[in-house]
Amino acid sequence: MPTNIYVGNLPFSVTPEEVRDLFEIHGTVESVNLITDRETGRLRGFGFVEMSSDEEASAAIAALHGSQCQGRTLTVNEARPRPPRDSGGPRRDGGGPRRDGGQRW
DNA sequence: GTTGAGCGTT
Repeated sequence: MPTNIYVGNLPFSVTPEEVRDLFEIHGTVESVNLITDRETGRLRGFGFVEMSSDEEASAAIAALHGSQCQGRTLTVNEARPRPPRDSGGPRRDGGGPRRDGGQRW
């Protein structure tokens, strides 16, 4: 599992290719994922970059953290752990969605 | 046609 890196303070006109290129300079970039608002679809200004190893991730963080990209100071840190989802697992039948017997109020 | 602190969806 590659190391997850958090990239913040990104300009709204940045592209995943630029981020990947910036990180590829310091190591192997497994994947670049820029977070966009699910409601509007616009860039939220931050994203996540997965690197092949922790040392490469640390090198990229130390190198890109504090640097400027298109006039914005980049914030690069290790990504926080995220709570897992119950996707793919066997859906337990807990009786299904219980309905309130016609209780409108 | 818009914006600016932050840690994410398939």
